[in-house]
Order: sequence, then C-alpha cells, then structure tokens
Amino acid sequence: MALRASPEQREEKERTRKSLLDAALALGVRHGFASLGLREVARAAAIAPTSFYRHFADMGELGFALVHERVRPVIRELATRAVAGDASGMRTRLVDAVLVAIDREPEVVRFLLSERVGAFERLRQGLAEELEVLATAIATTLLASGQSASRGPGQARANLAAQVALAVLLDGFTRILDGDPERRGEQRRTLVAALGWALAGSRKE
Amino acid sequence: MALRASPEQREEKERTRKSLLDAALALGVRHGFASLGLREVARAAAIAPTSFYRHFADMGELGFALVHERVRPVIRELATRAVAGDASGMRTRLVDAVLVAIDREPEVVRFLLSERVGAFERLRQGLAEELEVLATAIATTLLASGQSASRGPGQARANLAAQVALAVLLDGFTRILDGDPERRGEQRRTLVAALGWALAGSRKE
DNA sequence: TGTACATCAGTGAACGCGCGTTCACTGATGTAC
DNA sequence: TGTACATCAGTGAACGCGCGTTCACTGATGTAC
Repeated sequence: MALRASPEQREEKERTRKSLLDAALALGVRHGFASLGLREVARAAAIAPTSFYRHFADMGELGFALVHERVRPVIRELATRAVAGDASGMRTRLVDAVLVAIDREPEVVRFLLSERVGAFERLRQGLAEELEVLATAIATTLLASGQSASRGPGQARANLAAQVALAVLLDGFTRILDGDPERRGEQRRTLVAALGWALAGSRKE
Repeated sequence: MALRASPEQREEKERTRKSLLDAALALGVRHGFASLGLREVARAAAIAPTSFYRHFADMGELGFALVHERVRPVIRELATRAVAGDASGMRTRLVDAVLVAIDREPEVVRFLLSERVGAFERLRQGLAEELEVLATAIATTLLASGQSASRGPGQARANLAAQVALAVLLDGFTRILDGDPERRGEQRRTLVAALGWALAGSRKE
C-alpha cells in the first residue's frame, strides 16, 4: 500500500469489520451485549483475537459503531415513514415499518431495546439522541396535520403525543419480539390500536 | 444445629443473603447484570466466593430471587396504588408511587428496566408476568370508574388504555432515572401529563 | 523497467489475571439419650 | 447433667480455563525514483 490501500484491500477490511459487527449482534442476542468478550466476537467472525484491534480499540467502541451504523438507519427509516404522509395514516405507516424492522434485523432491534436501558451511559445517551429524532418527526407530522393543534398550545400537545407514541412503539417492539410469531396479525392490530390511542390523546379517534 | 437452625442462625444467614442481593443490585447498576460475576458479588458482600453457593446455585438463581423478592414488591405497590381510588386520581397516584420507588430503590428500578429486555428469557418472562399484574390493576380501575366503558366494548378499551399507560410509566421510569435530579418537578408534571394522555384515550381529558 | 522501501490487515506465541467450581475442613450450635 | 453426634454457614487452597493485551512477525500491495 504505502500511502493508500487499494480498493480491494479496503473492501476486504470492510467485510471483516462487518462480520465483527454481525457476530456481536448475533451473540449479543443470545448472551447479552454487556457480557460479550472480544475473543468471543473475534472467534465468531473467524479472525484471530489480535486482529480485532485492527478495527476497534475495545468492545465499547464496537458498541458505539453498532449504534451509529446499524441502529441509526433503522430509527431514521421509522422517522422517514412518520413524515411521509399526514397524521391520519401515520399509525399504520409506523407499525408496518416496525414489523419490517423486526423481520429484517431482529438483532438490531433487540440491541436498541437492551442498550437503551443498559449499563453503558454513552450508549444510552447515543440511543436516546437517535430516538429523539423519531419523536421530533412524529410531533412534526402531528403539528403539520393540525390534528393536535385544535386545542391548547399545539407544539406542547404534539410533543406530548409524540412522547407517548414513542413509548408505545418501543413497547410494541418488545411485545412482538418476545411474542408468538404465529400471531403477527393480532399483534399488528393491537399495536395499531395502541398507537392510535397514543396519538389521539383527548381528541376524537 | 442438627435438625433445625436457631433463630439467630437463620437471621444471620438471611443477612448474608440480603447483602448478596444488595451487592448484585449495586454492582449491576454500574456494570450491567449480565456481566456480573459470582466472585465479584461475593467480594462486594464480604464473603468468600465459595460461600456464595450456600445461598444460590449460580448467578441466574440470584437474578430470579431479585425478581421475586425485590422487583415484585415494587410493582405490587404500584398496582395497589392503582386500585386505591377511582380513575380520576390514578394518574397522580401512580406517578407519585413511581417517584417514591425511584427515590427509595433506584437499583431495583434499573434492574427491572434492564432485565425486562435483557438476554435471559426466564427473567424477561418473570418480569412480564409481574407487569401484567399492574396492567390488570390499571384496567380494573378504569373499568370500575366507567370512564372507558362509555364507548365501545369496555373491557377491550380499558385493556388498551392500561397497555399504553404501562408503556408510558416504564418510559417515565427511564427518563427520570437518566434525567437531571434537579428537574424532578418538571419531570413529574410531564409524566402526569403523558399518563393522563395515555389513560384518556379518545375521551375528553 | 527494476529495485528499495512503506503501509497495514492479519497472525501466533506468550503473559498475567480473574473466573467458576471442587474439596476437605472449621466452628458454632443444635438434638439424643 | 454430661457426652456423643449431626447440621450447616462460612472458609482457603487448588484446579483448569478463557480472557484482554503485548509483541514481533508475515505477506500482499502500494509508492518513489
């Protein structure tokens, strides 16, 4: 190489890095992320333990990468869906996006839910910041559709509704992840109803 | 002893057991419960590592004891408060009980929040069962006060409101635990508002 | 073009350390008679 | 009452093991000239 690595080398390194992140997610779902070891992750990624250091200084740095590179896109997708229409259809748009996220990347969702209340404060803060983006998106759509502004101070009511809706969404993630996969239809209906309830607040549903 | 231990001996053993549970909670808040070691907990409880086995077979059994002996009473207290009056005052009764729980036993609350979405399925299930009691208590009060029964099928609406309210309560625990202790007053008002929003659903607030 | 050198992902040996678990033991305190 | 025995919480030594980290190295591939 010398000053720069070739594209092939950079791709190769990126593949190894990706396999480390994937391995950490897969193992974390089983044993918990906090108890994950560097050697354990390297082994699952099929590299020598010492090679781990070519990508991350320690497991904490890997956790931070998971937040930024894996969790963030999932939450941003939800936020995009929230603002991709008016408030009346937001319930179903969000719930559908939740189900897609759980189907595609259940480990990422589990990581989000776990570390949001986990032991590492930096991860908790990072995830809280990401979730704030989603809350803002929900509040924006509510305000824009004027559905919450009909009474009282609009912004405050929209924020309140968004906070409650976010709590319901995260609760829904948990229930569906731990629930029976056979009963997705019922789970979906319940979550749509709960989210509608959360978004409606004191207005007519 | 022989066939039975003296009351003093049983008290002594109970004290040691309590110090193990306390140590696990205190350490768990800092490093996460999943990564907690038997030796680490025994050390913090000021007993020899081998003495741990006089009380628990392993850390998993200790975690189960935490659910049943520490978390359960906190949730039962919330459930008791929920049914200790009519639906109109339930918001403030529950929020006050949440603040008391956080002040008295922040480690227990943190344990509840963490393990509810943690890696050990048995703990998740145990905590879900405890929380179900609280949801039922909330739904019962709503139904009894007839505030949710005014429209549509009463039981279903009460259950939905209780589910949303529970999500808001748990979210409130998280926000207050991670929030600035100086701003308790504001946090309390926000949580009361959010819970009111959650309980109100589509009826007038 | 050839040759010398730089970069760097990945490696294997080695280290000291804390872990979970076993084992035989101690000492206090009970019961049996 | 005295004596033999049982129970059991707590102990310290010892074990094998996997951990995180360091180190000097390899080999592929780039640049400089």
